[in-house]
Amino acid sequence: MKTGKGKGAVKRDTKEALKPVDDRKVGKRKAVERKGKMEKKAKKDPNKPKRPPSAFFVFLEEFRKTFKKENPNVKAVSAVGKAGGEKWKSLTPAEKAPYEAKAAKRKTEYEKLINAYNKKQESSADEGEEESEKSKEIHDDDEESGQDDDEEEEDDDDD
DNA sequence: GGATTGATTGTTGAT
DNA sequence: ATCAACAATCAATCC
Repeated sequence: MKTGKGKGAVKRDTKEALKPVDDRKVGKRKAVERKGKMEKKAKKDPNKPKRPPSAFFVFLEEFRKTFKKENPNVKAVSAVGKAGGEKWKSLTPAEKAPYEAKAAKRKTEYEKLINAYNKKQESSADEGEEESEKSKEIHDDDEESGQDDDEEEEDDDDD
C-alpha cells in the first residue's frame, strides 16, 4: 500500500539540473584502503556479510564463463566488465528477471546475516553464541540446501 | 612476492 | 533523497 502520494516522491524531471552524477566515475575510488589500515582501529568482524551481488553481478558470473570461454585470450577483468555491461544493457527485462530474482533472494539472506552481525556487534562477547564446534557432528539426514520452491515462472510475454 | 588496480552496474548504507 | 563506496574477478603491474 502506498501512502496517499504514490509516486512523485522523487522527481526526475530536471534530470539535467539535479542529476546526481553523470558517471559513476565520480571519484576514482579504486584504492579502497582495505588492508592498509592506517587506523589502528582495525576491528575484525567475526562475520561480516558482504554486500549481496546485484542482478548485474549474478549475470556477470555466468557471463564471465561464457566470455572467457569464447575469449580465452582475454585476461583483463575489465574486458569482461565492459562486455558484460554492454550486454547487460542489451538484455531485456525478461532476461534479467531470473538474475534479479536471484539477486533479490541474495539480498534477503544478506539481511538475515546483517541481523546476526548487528546482534553480535551490539551484544558484548558475554554471550557465547558461537556455535559449538564440538557439537558439530555429521548428520546423515538429508542435506537439503534449503532450496525452497524453485518456481520457474515461465512468463512468455507475447506482445 | 604480495598488495593493488582495473571496469562493469546495482545495491546498500550513511547523511 | 542523494551521494559514496563497495560487491566479484584475475591477470598484469608496481615496488
